[in-house]
Amino acid sequence: MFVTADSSAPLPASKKKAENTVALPYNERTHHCGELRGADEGKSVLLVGWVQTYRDHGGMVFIDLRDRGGITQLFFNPDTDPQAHTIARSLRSEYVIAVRGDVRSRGAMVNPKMPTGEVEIAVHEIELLNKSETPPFPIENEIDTNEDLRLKHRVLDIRRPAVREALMLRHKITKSIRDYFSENGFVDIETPILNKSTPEGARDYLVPSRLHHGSFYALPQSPQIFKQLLMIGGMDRYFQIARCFRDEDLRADRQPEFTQVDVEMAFVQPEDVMQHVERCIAAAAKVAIGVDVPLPLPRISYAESMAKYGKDAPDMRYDMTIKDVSEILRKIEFRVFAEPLAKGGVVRCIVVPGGAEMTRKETDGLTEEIKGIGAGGLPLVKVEDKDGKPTPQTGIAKFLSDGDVFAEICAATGAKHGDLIMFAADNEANVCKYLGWLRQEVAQRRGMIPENDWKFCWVVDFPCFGWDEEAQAIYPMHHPFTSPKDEDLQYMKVGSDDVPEAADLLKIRAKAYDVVLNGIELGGGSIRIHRGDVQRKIFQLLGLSVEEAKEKFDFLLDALKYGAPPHGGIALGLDRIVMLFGRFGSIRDVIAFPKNAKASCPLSLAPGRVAESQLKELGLRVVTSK
RNA sequence: GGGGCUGUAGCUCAAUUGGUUAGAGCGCCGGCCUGUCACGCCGGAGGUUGCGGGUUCGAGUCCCGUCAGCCUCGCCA
Repeated sequence: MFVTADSSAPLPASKKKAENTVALPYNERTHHCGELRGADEGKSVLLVGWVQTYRDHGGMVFIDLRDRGGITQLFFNPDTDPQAHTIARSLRSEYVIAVRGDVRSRGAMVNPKMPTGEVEIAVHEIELLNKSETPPFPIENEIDTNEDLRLKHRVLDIRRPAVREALMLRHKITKSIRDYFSENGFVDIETPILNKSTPEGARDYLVPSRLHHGSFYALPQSPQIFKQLLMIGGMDRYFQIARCFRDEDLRADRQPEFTQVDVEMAFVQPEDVMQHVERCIAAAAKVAIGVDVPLPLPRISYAESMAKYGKDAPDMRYDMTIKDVSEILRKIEFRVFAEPLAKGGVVRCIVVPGGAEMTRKETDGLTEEIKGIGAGGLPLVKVEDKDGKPTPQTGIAKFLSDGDVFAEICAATGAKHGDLIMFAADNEANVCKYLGWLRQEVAQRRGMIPENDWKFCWVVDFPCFGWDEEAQAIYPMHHPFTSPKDEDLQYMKVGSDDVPEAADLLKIRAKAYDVVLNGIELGGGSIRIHRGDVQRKIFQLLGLSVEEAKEKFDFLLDALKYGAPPHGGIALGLDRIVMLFGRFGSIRDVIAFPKNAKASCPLSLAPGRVAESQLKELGLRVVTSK
């Protein structure tokens, strides 16, 4: 029902109620619903919005009116404004209305729970702009509803303040980032969405070509090569808020399309990129969460991060770091430790402060879960002080009770009475994986992670290559354009066709850097290879033949011939930054229209089938369908 | 591809070992109510227990299959 004042045609009887309403110029609203205060008393205002709730007292009616800015209480008095009151009685949740009235003090009836609680609007005129069906869930912050249902009705979900604020936070952060780079000489340049597939990394999303049957574009996994071409093209400093696409399985912090803050600079060393990025992040943190991030951010080497935190994205909000006890435990005969040590592995542990109080149920639960990620079990022991001497209790205590072994362990790890020591023994990579997981899990379960703490850091000195135990071969830790450190180039035998020893290759460190917040990687970057000979050597080491490299990256190799400057950059996960700053549990919470875990859009139901004629035009035929 | 959890009214949940007509709160609809803001009071409607099959005198409950959602491992250079 859309009521206007100037309807010249006679209204049907059913609309008689509304006949007397006056059309309000809703485009001339004076305020948003969150801004009126006691000081505005006496003002005549025009508000528009949605009906949050209605409280009909038979006589007077209260309506909470909501828009993007907040909520204001409307007051309808049957004695002074009978027409408006009549309409107010018919309003329901989510009806869209415009009202004109006077701001007045609520006197003694102030509601301290709402920002606008000092005032209400005595409504004189109202226009019903649109009705609404009953929403499937209440438009409130504290709702306990399936995310699935919320996403199907995302329109209503977005009306909830929490979702609205997430999108506004995202805007603030994005704007702050754009401002920073714009003010520092970076040029915002768009790169292509329709690209050539380069099947090295993640799976590509493919787009069939109509003009070239059998050929496909790929959506970008990142603008990586194009930003390098921009540097070689002399643009010097570039940034882009770029959408990227990866056709891999999803997680709480992974979507098939996500947004990356993409940055590249020419004539720089790692420090130059890192300084700009940390200043940018600090500015965004100030705007988004009001926190002053001390700069420069701490730097930690990849090797130290793996040794102390078991992962390349350390969470430094709590201690409980990993300690190596291989040498001490080499002295005892305990098969669980001895076998891995004999094979060149390590034994490491974490000390859980006060962990002796953990119940059998708790530790059994951890044991089951750590088995789930591949560990054989979870050897543990409690520390008890007996006559001034640390004594092992329960668990693997009987294997540690000879001589001074346990005292040595406690001295080396700082374990004391009432603590619990948890061990892992395996090859180094697995021990890192198990204890890295365990450290985080125990900290979470025991409430050891302080809230309101923001621990940023840079992880640097990544190795160029990792060692794949199963394949017994090296694999690249980063994309193949990452530059090795100048002093490590010697190990690569650039300019010769010889393949260096794997042991040598594993020594090579990259000019790469990741920025981490509270144990989550916000982004990573590197100085790129600007020498054609080095780039070709890397392709060779990764097992790409000259022909393959030429086929896939010819345009990059070609560009490297024409005076490529030293250059490097970074890519930051914008969704993750907003998720962390806003304390959300999933990046779906900070994306307006996210996909679900099966990469479908619950709202539009994408992906969907297409007409046979469309397939024919593209030269495609569907062979199987599920 | 593997593992785990979940699916009952519009929403959130309950329903003894398999046993009468599947209940509650919120929401919704109708009535009453002039200072509420979780308004209150009275009354009412609302169900293919995700779907299909099986066992049984009898299935929301047990079995098999299937679909959907979430988490996770693999994967994500």
